[in-house]
Amino acid sequence: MELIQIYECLCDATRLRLLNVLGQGPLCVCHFQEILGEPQVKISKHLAYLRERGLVEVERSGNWMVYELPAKPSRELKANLACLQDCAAENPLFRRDLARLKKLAPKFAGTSPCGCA
Amino acid sequence: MELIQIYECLCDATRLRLLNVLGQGPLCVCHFQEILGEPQVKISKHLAYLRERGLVEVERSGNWMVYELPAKPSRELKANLACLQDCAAENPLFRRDLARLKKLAPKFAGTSPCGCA
DNA sequence: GTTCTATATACTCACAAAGGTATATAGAAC
DNA sequence: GTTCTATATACCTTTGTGAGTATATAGAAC
Repeated sequence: MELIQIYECLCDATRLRLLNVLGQGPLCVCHFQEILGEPQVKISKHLAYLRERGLVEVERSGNWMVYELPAKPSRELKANLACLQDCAAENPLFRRDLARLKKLAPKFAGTSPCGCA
Repeated sequence: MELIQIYECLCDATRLRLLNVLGQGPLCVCHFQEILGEPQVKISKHLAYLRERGLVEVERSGNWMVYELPAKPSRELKANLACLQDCAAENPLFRRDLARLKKLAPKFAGTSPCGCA
């Protein structure tokens, strides 16, 4: 049942934060590091976990690995990501991550090719 | 973060099935057993897991323990249960459980006090 | 009181997950 | 080629989870 794999991905705070930020657009690992304030290995492993279960897709761009939400999400995934967005909008931690993303966006634009907006 | 606890509950097939069936109304353990076709201890432990995290509530009625969804679910819980309902509607296993519930309802009505509809 | 019924809990085992440290890899720059 | 940078992976430890077997508990029936 694919639903389970989705929920497995959603039951960790770090992964929820990654997905929340990804809702704004593609991003590379080092930018996740800055936004979440978590070590590289932790970010990287959780992204691998999400990738193995089809919650994110990756593309290499030079040295950078650019992660994004699936281009064609399943019905279940779409529903759950929408639900997460909805819940995240009221949550301080999630909001703080998005605020940081917004603040760092100009800096990112100059230092990487992933077009972080 | 309460969201995490919700997702922890949702990342197991048995618990998803329990919650799906509970969407139709309160039910006691032995009826879950019949509907899911799983052993008592398994049902009972997963219900305890759900209860500890506030996803279900219990009330004793004689020998029976009647479980139901929270009377006043949080915003997050409400959103996620709705999402689950939505996804479950398209899933064969979930549909089968609901079909069994419907089929067994008359029998339940005669043998227990939980008013399983 | 004893017995029965419905349910919960304790205990075990196997396994997955999360975090940290150290190291490997792939591509870019030189 | 060497070096640097970004990212991934291996390994280890701790903790949590799921399932099963056996046993305990609480109330009902007698």
